[in-house]
Amino acid sequence: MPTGPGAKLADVAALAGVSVGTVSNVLNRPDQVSFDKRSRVLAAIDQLGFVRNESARSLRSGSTRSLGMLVLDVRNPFFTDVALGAENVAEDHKHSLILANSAENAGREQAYLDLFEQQRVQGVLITPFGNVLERLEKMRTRGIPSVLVDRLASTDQFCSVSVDDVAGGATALDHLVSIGAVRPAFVGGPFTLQQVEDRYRGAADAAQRAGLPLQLFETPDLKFERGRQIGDLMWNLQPAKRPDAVFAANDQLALGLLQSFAANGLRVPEDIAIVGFDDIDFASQSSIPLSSISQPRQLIGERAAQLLFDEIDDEPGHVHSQVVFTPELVARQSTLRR
Amino acid sequence: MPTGPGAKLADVAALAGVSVGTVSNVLNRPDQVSFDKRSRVLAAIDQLGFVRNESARSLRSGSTRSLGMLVLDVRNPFFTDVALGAENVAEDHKHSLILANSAENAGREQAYLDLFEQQRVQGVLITPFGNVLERLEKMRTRGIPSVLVDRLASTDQFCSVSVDDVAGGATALDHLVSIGAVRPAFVGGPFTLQQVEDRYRGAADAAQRAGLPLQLFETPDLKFERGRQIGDLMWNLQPAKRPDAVFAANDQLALGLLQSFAANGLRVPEDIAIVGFDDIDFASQSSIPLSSISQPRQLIGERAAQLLFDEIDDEPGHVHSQVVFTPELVARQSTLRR
DNA sequence: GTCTTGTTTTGAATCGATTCATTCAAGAAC
DNA sequence: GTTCTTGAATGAATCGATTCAAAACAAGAC
Repeated sequence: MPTGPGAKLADVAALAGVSVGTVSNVLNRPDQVSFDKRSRVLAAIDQLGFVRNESARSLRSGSTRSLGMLVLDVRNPFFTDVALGAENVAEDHKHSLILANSAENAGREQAYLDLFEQQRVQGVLITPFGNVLERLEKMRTRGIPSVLVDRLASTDQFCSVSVDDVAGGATALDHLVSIGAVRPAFVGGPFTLQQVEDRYRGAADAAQRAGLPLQLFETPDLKFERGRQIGDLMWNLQPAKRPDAVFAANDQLALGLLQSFAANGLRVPEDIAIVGFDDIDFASQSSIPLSSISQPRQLIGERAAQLLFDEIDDEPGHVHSQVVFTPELVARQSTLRR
Repeated sequence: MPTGPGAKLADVAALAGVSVGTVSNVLNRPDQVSFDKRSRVLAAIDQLGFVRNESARSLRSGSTRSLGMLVLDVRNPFFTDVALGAENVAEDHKHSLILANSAENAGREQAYLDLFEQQRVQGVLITPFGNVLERLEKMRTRGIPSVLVDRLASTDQFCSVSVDDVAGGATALDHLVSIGAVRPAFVGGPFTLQQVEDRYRGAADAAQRAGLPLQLFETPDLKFERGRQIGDLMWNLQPAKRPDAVFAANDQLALGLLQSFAANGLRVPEDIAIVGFDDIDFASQSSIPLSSISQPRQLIGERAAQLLFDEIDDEPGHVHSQVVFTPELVARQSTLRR
């Protein structure tokens, strides 16, 4: 009687004196098994330390009880929060979430999609980086649907969950105007990123409505270091030309600006007000708490997972939908009215 | 001739006019197949859009090409960095890493270990939360070895990769003394956390060697908010009794102190110097860049994964080893010599 | 032309859980 | 006492890739 390593369902059946079918039923439909057989099986499972082989299970049953999630950067708290939301929903459906990191690398992105296909995940949550929409459509015809996360689907071929960046940008600029800004500026780039483009557009429109010009400081990326550089650059401007309020395309940039201003003796918000975007934890934890535009990160993950299960569970009747959240302002000290 | 959804290996074989064995060989031992058959098979795979079924593969071969990793908190950048290091090594070995989040919850921890066993992962990287060492030993006897991460194994039953927190604490305090601190303090807790205990002990020993008392501010956890509270509390002390240098058990606390001091008008480092622990990205990105004790996070993940593969590949000959890294000081503005 | 040796190719057996058509048992109905 | 009904239990067939012993083939050696 084999024990410990490699006890299989048949061994359990033998020990409990029942058939393999009954053991399988105890595992999957316990209420269809009489009390005494069920307890005998359970005892045998316990005694042998039996653990069901998931590969065999899913080979036979054809379903894997797992989702794949592919994000641009696991180190970015935004994505871990989104993933957390998705994982909670997956757990409710007794699925597990395989989290993978494309690291903004088209090759890795493809490799992980390969993996997901091989593993026969039930569905995929993805923030696309490369040109994968065509492949995703093909995957759906093979029975693996997907939902776009943090990306508005341009076709109606997919469900998507995203955030209205244009509205967010407008909110940020309206706020700066409301606290008395007269020389607002936008910091961010590159404009090939849809999100940067949208946030800028929202802000520019709002500035126009307020009858103010919007200075633009374009950056090649959204990292902290760029913010510091732009901050130093602003410091070197004549005070009359220097912006009195800045909207940064994300919090990293905003924190860079803040550090630069602190080092140079510019006071925030008295000399320059700052509002960021994303509302990462560290926005509120900065020496001068940073105002920011907040996205419902966990909710984004939850909704995305729900839409995915919708399609998994009701494939023929499913209608694709685009969920767009409106981000909200969280005002803190960095934009205190002067 | 079935196409697209559900093309299986036998279909490929039929289309290419070879046996299933040959197709399998093309997939797994391509150099043992003649050129023309190989290219015919490859063409057929392409034409049918065949994707190998990983469940079937691992059921038959008995191995899964995947590792499980269980961390205390995916939202903590420390763990995502460690995971990144581990993933890189896993990728070199053509394995994938399943990252799971116990969220400091013993129930979830057990549930994920269940999952790992069912999935027959080849090995587990874990920062234990609950009482799981016994279970991990049992799993090893069943062929699933594990390595402890960020935890020194107390027995020689496991490999482990950790950091010398006592040395880190001593380094922090030596540094404060070297810049002229005479009333140093330690902020952190609870002392049931081994790491807090160790960091404090290292600092206390160092203070004693320097002939200085070490004030202790104990906290119930290591969160930002606590740091702010302790900061406010220090502000209310008489200046002569107030610490002139603080070692915080982690960077979150340190950032909390910093925010409180900034709000109350205490100057850092002139009035109070601060050194944190972990050197998270935001330590350097604070308005006043924060000195910190830095751990080689990615390296920790890499070494842990290497040790794990060592045991997987050479199970009988494997000798458990404890790798202990010594953390390093990164001095920044918050501890500038006065 | 036969024998060796080495390289390719073949295909039936296999991994372990699930499925489902079938058998069995026990009580209900007549 | 016989037939029905219903719920429980059975076990052979199945999922799809891998394995490996055996067969087929090729290339040299003599």
